[in-house]
Amino acid sequence: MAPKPLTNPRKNASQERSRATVDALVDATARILVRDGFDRASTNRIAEQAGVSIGSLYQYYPGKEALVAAVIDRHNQDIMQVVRRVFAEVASQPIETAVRRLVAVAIEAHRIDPKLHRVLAEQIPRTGRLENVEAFNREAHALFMSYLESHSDELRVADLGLAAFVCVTSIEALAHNAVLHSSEKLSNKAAETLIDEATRLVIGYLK
Amino acid sequence: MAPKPLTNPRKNASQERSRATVDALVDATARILVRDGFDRASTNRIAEQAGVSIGSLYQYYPGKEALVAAVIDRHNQDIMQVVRRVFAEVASQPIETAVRRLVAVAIEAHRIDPKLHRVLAEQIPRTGRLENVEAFNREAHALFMSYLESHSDELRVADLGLAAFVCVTSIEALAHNAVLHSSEKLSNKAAETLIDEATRLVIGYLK
DNA sequence: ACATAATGCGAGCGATAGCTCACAATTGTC
DNA sequence: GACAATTGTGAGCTATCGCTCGCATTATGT
Repeated sequence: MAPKPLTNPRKNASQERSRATVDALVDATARILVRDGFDRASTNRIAEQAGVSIGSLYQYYPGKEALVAAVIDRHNQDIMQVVRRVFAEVASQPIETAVRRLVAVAIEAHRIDPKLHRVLAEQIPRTGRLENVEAFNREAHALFMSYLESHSDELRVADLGLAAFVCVTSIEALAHNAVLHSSEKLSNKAAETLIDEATRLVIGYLK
Repeated sequence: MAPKPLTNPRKNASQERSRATVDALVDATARILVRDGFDRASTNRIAEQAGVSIGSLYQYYPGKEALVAAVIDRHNQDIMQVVRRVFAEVASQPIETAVRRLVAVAIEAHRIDPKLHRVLAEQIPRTGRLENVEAFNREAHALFMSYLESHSDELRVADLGLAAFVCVTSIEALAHNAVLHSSEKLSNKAAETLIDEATRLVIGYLK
């Protein structure tokens, strides 16, 4: 088994100037990931692209993995913000409308910076700081489960945790495959019918 | 975008001796992937592990990507063999029993050489010879759809292709996540209930 | 203003990667 | 047994990688 690559920032930038440096590094990492792919993203190249010396890079990040982890975190937070908001909106709605809205947002979420999303999904070895992605999944799972709990009277499922797993996994996979396989450009009409189908799938399962 | 890494073998081994060399290389690649991970699998290391000189390696494969592609092909063929057999078994059965059997085999399939499966799923950049994996998905998709076609009277679905996409995607994702997340060791009882749930999900959707 | 801390720099080190090429050994053919 | 084709060898080239370290520059506190 491969030993852990360190993924935590080394020091927390305190002054204005250094925060700009850190941002530039993360931005550059994202740009290079999209433009050149994961393999070609070396620390030297990232520093150059960021207009920052390689020495400075290593002041803040112990290596490439850490930079990539930072990019992933930022992307996941962008997504989770949307997702959390929708869960709040939907909390008191009946499952038909709620599920439909959640499916829609799952597709939306996969369309935030799709090029970056694709690289992260396809090229990043899920190793080391995989934990971030897992945290992401756990939160989605938890949010869905707490929705189910507060609507348990409307549905006939024994194990809510299991049900949440089944629903979240299916919805995520459908959105993921649809967006990534359908030549990057899921027509709105196709997206609409996909939402119909996924909603029917999940609703049929829940009640 | 990253330029294509070549993934086709360079020449086809014709004599007995050379076929043994090629096999040793693919075996060694699989062993190293499992033991050391994708990053540490260099052509030099693979050749050494195979007991073959680096020169010979480059006679048959243009690089690491090609060797990994060969490993993936072999693994996918192992899986598809099982899957095809089950589709044949199930062809004339009603959807209740058929779906249940198919879900079960999806989980089984994910348990063929699970260590290798995990590495392939988590660490291999889906780049270049992604086509192989897609061919795999397309076949599963086609098999499922042709089953649906010959049982279309039993179910109420308009677009069979879409239905196949929804079912295959969901089943695959559920099996995948269950096997990879549940600490490598999905208890038989847990597997049983997962099969129940997935079956209910799909059946509910199809009719 | 000066001292001290924080931040930024980049030449360059050692390691390892991918890969070639001139050559040796083995196998097939007659 | 002779000759060609096939197959196998591995030293070693170049390129790039990750990363350090001594020093320069800029900010902060008093």
